[in-house]
Amino acid sequence: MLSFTEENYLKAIYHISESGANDVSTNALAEEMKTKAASVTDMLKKLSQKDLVEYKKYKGVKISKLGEAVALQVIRKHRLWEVFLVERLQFNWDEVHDIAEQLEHIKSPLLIKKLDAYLEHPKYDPHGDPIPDENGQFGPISRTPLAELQTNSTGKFVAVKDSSSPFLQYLDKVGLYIGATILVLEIIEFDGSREIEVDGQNKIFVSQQVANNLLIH
Amino acid sequence: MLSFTEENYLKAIYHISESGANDVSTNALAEEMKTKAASVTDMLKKLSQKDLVEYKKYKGVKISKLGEAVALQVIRKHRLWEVFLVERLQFNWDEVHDIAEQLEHIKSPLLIKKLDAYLEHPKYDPHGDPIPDENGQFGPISRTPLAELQTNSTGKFVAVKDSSSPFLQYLDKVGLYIGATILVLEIIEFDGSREIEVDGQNKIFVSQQVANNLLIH
DNA sequence: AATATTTTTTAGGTTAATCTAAAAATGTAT
DNA sequence: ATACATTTTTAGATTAACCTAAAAAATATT
Ligand SMILES: [Mn+2]
Ligand SMILES: [Mn+2]
Ligand SMILES: [Mn+2]
Ligand SMILES: [Mn+2]
Repeated sequence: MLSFTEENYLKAIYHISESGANDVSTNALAEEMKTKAASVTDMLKKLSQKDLVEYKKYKGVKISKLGEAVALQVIRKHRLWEVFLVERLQFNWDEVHDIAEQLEHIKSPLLIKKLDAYLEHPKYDPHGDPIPDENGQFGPISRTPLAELQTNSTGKFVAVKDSSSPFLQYLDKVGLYIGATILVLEIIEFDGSREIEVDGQNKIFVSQQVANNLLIH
Repeated sequence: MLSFTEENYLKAIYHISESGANDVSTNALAEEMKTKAASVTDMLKKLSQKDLVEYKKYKGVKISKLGEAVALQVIRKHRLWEVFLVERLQFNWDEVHDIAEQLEHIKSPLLIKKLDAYLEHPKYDPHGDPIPDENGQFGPISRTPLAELQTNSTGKFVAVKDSSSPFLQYLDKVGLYIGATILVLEIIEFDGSREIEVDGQNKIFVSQQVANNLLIH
């Protein structure tokens, strides 16, 4: 039985290698886990011992097949609980992450099976992230930042890259929600900001930074 | 912020003093917590330090007002989650306790508020135990073991005293469920077993031990 | 290639929760 | 009241997860 901490390390290693490098550095992990490099080294030895990661001193770490399976189950639980919180308990999408961080560690395969059925086997969480199935699989995800869309082209807003509360609250305020159709009206060269049209209705301005964090299909 | 362990100790102290003695002994707690007396002594010093219990060396321990409030919130969460698991996720009543033991430690007052509303403010859990409200209050509970009912008298089955899986599964098998009306047809003096009629329909025999663990109103 | 900088590991400590074994206090029985 | 038994506490270790400071390895810069 893995501890909460071990599960969180595996999730962190998975997420870091997902978005970039093949070998995850001790420092990158320390930052992600909000802990010190020395503590990370200790934990990597333990995870390596349990065959959850492949670790060579000074060479960084790579998640193993076994470790990845664990990470994907934890991610599955996290995202299913987020769906539950938003769809059933009427939480706003900016309020659910921290609670899901706790719920993702509840150990009961039957609970997750039943929760999944109760939610009618959702494929995406409230932030547009895919929910792995019981076997840790999910379909190919094709999404690009709005920033890559050219003037006069259209896309469907499918996910957020940053899912911090302030960003999500900003999206609420300007009326951007997952599923919305976005048309790029104009790109300001000076600062990379854009004027966009949402659902063929209201026109809004978004900064370059916002455009980078809206994922479109 | 209290640890899971601290919360579990408080719940154990509350439950032991609820069903009996005023001062809870170190050994009673050790048994309930499945740990050793020496560990209990350590923890009692810590809880006392935090004003969650009143502890005098060799004199046993008593929960404080503050500790009781914590215990009642944990119990509230445990029972609300049990309702959720049975009513919404279709768990059987014998499967939910261990999962609720984990869920009861999730920290989010808003989550419990919303869960309570979602479940429509249930007053009792699937085993007939009362659910404390946000302030830790619950109405007076009047219930007696079926064993105290006399021949030819009737009662409504409202709760189980033992909520172990084997007992609950036995009740399922013989068709006894919370809410059923029970009429005592005959008490066998020899072994205290009884013939009872459930909902004016099927007649069954139950042992003395079963009669002690069915609570009636 | 030698030196400086950065990254990572090791060494040694801390805290929470547990344990065993021994000592101290309390309770019971002649 | 004294001896015996039981309960409880203390003493000293252990494990997981963290820390700081120092040493070692890897990387970058002259
Ligand atoms: Mn999340
Ligand atoms: Mn999410
Ligand atoms: Mn329970
Ligand atoms: Mn219950």
